[in-house]
Amino acid sequence: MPRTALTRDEVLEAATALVKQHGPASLTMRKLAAELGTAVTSIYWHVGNRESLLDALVERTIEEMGAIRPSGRTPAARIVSVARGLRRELRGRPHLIAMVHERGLTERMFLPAQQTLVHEVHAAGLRGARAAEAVRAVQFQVVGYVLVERNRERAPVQHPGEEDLWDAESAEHDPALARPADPERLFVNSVRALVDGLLTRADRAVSGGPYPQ
Amino acid sequence: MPRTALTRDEVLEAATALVKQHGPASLTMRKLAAELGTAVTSIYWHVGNRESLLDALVERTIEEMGAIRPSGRTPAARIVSVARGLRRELRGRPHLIAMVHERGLTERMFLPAQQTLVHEVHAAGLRGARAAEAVRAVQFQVVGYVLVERNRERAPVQHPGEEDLWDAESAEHDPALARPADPERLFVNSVRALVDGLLTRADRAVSGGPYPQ
DNA sequence: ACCTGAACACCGTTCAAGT
DNA sequence: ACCTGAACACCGTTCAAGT
Repeated sequence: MPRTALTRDEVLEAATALVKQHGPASLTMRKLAAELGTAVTSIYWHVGNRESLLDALVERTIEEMGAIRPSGRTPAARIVSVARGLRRELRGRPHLIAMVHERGLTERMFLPAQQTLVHEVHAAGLRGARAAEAVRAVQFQVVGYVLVERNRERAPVQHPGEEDLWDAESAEHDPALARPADPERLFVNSVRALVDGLLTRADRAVSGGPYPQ
Repeated sequence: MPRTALTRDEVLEAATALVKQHGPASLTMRKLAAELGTAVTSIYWHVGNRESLLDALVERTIEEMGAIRPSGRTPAARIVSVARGLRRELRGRPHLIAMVHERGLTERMFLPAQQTLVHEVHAAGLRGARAAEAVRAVQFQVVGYVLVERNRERAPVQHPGEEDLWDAESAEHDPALARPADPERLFVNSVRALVDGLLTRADRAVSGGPYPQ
């Protein structure tokens, strides 16, 4: 006695719900089938296998995010605002981050900010390879930051020996080095520093920079 | 007929070998037992369970890395050299990156560069919260970069629609935006930009910076 | 203290068979 | 075209039992 015909969309919907509850590891084909009231094997007919199911979920979530809109007046400020926007969107979908990592689809997370970054980087006066590199730099920065951030949130116990290490440097120890380090603040300051560096670097570009080695 | 007594170290050694071959997903308690010529359950006596086994492997690998030594003359150049060194060490241990992510121990990868970064950031004239933030910024930058880099290497097929997106921005399209983007070059330039930004930011610090919002 | 086999409760996937 | 149950080849972990 089959229920109303099972659709691919229905499968994706139920899978999304499972992943949102306890992460992608808890998404098993058998639990999904139970949730849908079908045989496990029906799912295979609609979505192939577990891997392509996860891929489809990633694609869905990325599309659902839409493009990120800049705000602010200076080019630097606008680029920073896009970085903040992307981080906010990604952090609002923690399951996405986990799925993406399980499937090796990291660069999908670049997409929502890509067009805007290209535009803003051009507006800031960068062109060609330098513009492309600036866009990539910001994308890596934001996505990398979110990956690290999420991963350490998952295991909140450790944050190991931080104060020990500061203390080991006893000669130059500094009480203000204490710790917690507001991650929002750290993020914004890092992005600002990066963007400043990328844009001012543009000025003195051709002559090859002050770094040896 | 038990073989020569099984030791915890022997277990860790064999586990490391398995992980190095095909990544942490291929490390199963049963394969490990087969490799060691013991019953699966013996392993549990020595290392607890699979999770604590992975934790032990992470710890081992981090210790094996040792501290990262700076080179270069200016403070900025020395910080950049530490970032490059940390990336090189981490990339030399791809299995570590995967294990760390599976176990949520990201911040362990900060450690090999921590003391050196504290020292160099102080040498660059930063103090207190500003110094701590600079260290964190570089650690997040390097580890985040490596996570993204490794993850996209795992699934080399896609790198999706990059040129499409550049083209969509047709008005400001730029042939040099083409693509491959040497990851080594991107990394070094990003870190330089970040470090420049962090250090020059120090000068104009107190007055609150040019960014609204 | 250390090791064992049997058993439990899971997995993803395939396949021949149904309608 | 869509769905099914049975079966295969795996998992991690527990536990009572051995030495």
